Amino acid sequence: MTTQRDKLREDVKFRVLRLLQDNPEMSQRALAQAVGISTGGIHYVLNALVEKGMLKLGNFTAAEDKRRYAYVLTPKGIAAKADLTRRFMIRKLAEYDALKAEIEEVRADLSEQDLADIRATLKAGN
Amino acid sequence: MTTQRDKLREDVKFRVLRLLQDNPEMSQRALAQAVGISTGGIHYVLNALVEKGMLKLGNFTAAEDKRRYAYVLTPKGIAAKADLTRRFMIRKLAEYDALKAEIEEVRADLSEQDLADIRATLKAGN
DNA sequence: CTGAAGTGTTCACAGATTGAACAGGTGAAA
DNA sequence: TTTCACCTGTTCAATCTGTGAACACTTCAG
Repeated sequence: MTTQRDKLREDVKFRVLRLLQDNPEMSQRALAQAVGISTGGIHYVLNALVEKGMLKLGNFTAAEDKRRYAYVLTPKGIAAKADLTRRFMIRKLAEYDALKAEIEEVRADLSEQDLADIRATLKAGN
Repeated sequence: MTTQRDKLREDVKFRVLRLLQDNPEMSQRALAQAVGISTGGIHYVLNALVEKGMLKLGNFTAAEDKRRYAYVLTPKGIAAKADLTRRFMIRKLAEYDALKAEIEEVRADLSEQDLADIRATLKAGN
């Protein structure tokens, strides 16, 4: 089942595209952290997106900083993101239902006291 | 962030313990499939649980089948499972909220038509 | 008695993932 | 100007991880 990994990869691509559409001047490291992967990893993903023609490297505006790029979505990238959005939605809604069902199922194994403790824990910070 | 992986590992342990408590005579392959990992992987997990004293290998009842084991939870295993249940619940409730929030956020990017299509897709089988 | 099928177990391998290190740009301070 | 700490994107060796084919063994139907 490489399916699981593929899902995570697709999530990453979607989130990257989404983040960049709203803020094309994010640094690779900021993206990496936001998405939850390493610097090497984000670089790999960005390169892939550029080679597929979904992103193009614009020049960074502020002070003409020659180190950085602005990663702007191409029309193709915008279309791909729209498609990924639909697929993401479908996947997440399914996950949502599954999660809901599993929570309900496991809840039966917990005492009232446990549940009260858990609610208290969640009220506080993690 | 190895945290993400650790979560998955803990989910696996919890689900294995949960499955075995209800049905100690499941085969490794059945467990593997139910939990979504490979045969090698499940064997590794079971060994770890046995070495930590949470499972003990009983003898399989039906026809005295010498190939198979029954994986029965020790008292320690039962306690560990109870603890994992609470932690699982906390984690999943947090995931549930996060997922809900993300879905709500992404929903704004989709048209009514898209949403209708998605609902139709979900009504059918994937 | 034979052979197919099911069991737990092993392990070499492929692929993914990391994060330290690098070359270079920037900007403030000396 | 020169220096230097800090920030870019980029690379890649090393590490981690999960996989699934293969193995020895047991069972049981034909």
